[in-house]
Order: sequence, then structure tokens, then C-alpha cells
Amino acid sequence: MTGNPSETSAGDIAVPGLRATKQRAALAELLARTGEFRTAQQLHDALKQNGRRVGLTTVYRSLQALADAGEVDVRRTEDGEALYRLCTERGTHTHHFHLICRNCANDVELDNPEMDKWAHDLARQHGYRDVSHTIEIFGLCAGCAERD
Amino acid sequence: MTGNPSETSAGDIAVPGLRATKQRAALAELLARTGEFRTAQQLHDALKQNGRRVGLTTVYRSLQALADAGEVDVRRTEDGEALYRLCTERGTHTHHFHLICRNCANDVELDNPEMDKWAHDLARQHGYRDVSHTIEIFGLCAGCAERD
DNA sequence: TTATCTGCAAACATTTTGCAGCGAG
DNA sequence: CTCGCTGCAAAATGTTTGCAGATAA
Repeated sequence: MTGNPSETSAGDIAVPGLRATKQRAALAELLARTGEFRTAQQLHDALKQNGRRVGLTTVYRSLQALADAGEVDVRRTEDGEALYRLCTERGTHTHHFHLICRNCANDVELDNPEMDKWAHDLARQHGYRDVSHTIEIFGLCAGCAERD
Repeated sequence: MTGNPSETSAGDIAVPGLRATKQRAALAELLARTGEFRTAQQLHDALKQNGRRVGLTTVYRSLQALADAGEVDVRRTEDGEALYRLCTERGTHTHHFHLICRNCANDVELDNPEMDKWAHDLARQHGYRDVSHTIEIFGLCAGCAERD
């Protein structure tokens, strides 16, 4: 699974204003392959295990840049650690719902432009500008609810 | 306003298994008076300004104890800081919006049953049960946007 | 009295920053 | 060649812990 690192950038992410470096390519590939929320340190460890030599600092900085560019989603653990995952709908600066199972941590990412707009308008009604929103719905997913 | 600290416990919170100390009483009173999400440090500062001498450590430990006891709600800032607020009513399963200024941390609490219902339905459409949701909209409040 | 609580200082964990050198464009 | 990117080490931040003395029960 981890045995054949090719030079070709598989899940490459081109962000205008960011240089294409090996490190970021490796990170992007990893993010694409993972698809789930991981801490910066987990990603860093994974890169190390894949033989990729990327500094933790660079992981942090790249994740931040990618988050700014709207390419990755950021979420927080209950104790405040940042979790990163490749945004399923990239490029769009829309923010999505997260439907998170509180048992298995499974995360469904939804997109509801209407609700999106609503949240936006509501914020502006109250004088808020430069608005972003986070909508997290916690519950038991079908699988876990059954197993209960 | 702050000049006459009486010995009587105004917003006292009695938690079985926890001793009633002046420090915790002061914190509880402050929480009751505040009613909004604050960081531990903000609470600590407020206590200091009220002439209450309570160590930061104690603030943290008390908040943790109160949170464990279900008396206090914990939330996280966008950058991972913990925010605490007196739990309004346990049992009510109402969830509100939080319109949070990412600069001054001001928090407008809204209630929009329609959006509430929407979120709920959406979750159930995806097979989620025992649903609760958190809707946080971050932005710059009018005041901070002006000051920019 | 005695077990818990307090508060200081020091430890911690995560994330950020300074700076010298590397490397993409 | 140049300027941004990298990575180490060191700093900054928010939070937790060890321990000696204070205090509620």
C-alpha cells in the first residue's frame, strides 16, 4: 500500500500563489488518500512512515495555506486539537455541514446552499461581516444506532 | 456594583462531592452574572477586577469540575481555546445559533426554530439518530469591522 | 482532625516564529 | 538569480500537574 511512491503527483493540488513543492505534493497525496480528519502530527507521522521527509513545521504551514485556500477543512477535537481533511468540494469557498457520528466519528459532508445562504444573511442582519460558518450535527449514524 | 461582596451565595451551585469554597462561589456567581461563553482567562481576569483573588489554576480546575458535573457548557473557539458558560437548562434540547465575533469573541445567541428543524430533518434523512447540532457562525461583528 | 482545595511554579502539548540555507520559477 | 519554501530550534500559548500549606466539614 505504501510501497510504490511515484514521482507523479497523484492528488496534486494547485493553488495559485503557492509554489509546487515536493513536500506539499506529498501532503496533498496523503490527504487525498486518507479522506478523513487527522491531526497535523498524525499526518506528519504518516509522511515519515511513507519515507517522506517533511518537517512538522512545514506540515503545519502547508495545512494552514491549504485551509486558507479552501482546499482543506479544519475541525477541532474535543480537547482543542486541530483536525484536517481534504475538502470534498474544493475550490468553492462554501462551507458545509458536517454530520458526525458521535460513536464512530464517521463524518458525512453535506452541502446545502440554501441553508448556507440563510446563515450568511442572518449573520449580516446582525452586522457581522467576513462571515464563515460551521455547522456540525452530531448524532448516531445508522450503523451505530442499529448496533445499539 | 462590585463593592459589596456579601457572604451569601448568590448564584451558588451545589455539586455533590465538591466542597463549597469562596473561590468556586465567586466563579459561580460570575458565571451566573455573565451568561455567555468566556475563556478561563477572561473569567480569571474578571474575578481579579471584582477584587476576588482566585488563582488561574483554580479557575481551570473549578470549570472542569463544573463541566464534569454538567453545570457548565464547554465550547471551543476557532483556534481551540475553551469557552465556558453556565448551562442554561439541562433537559431542554433546544439548540441555538452562535454568532461569534472572531475578533472580540462577542457571542450573539440566536434562536431559529426553522433552521433548527431543517438541520434535524437533514440529519435524519441520512440515517442519523439522537441528533444534536451545533451551529456556529464566525465573523467580524459590526464594531470590530468598523475598527478595521 | 483530615481529606480536599488552593495557588504558585514548573511541566506539557500544540502551534507559531526566527533565521540560514535550499530550490522552484 | 531571486524570492518563497523548508526545517531546525526556540518561543508562545493555553492548559495541566506536583507539592506544600490553607481550609471546609
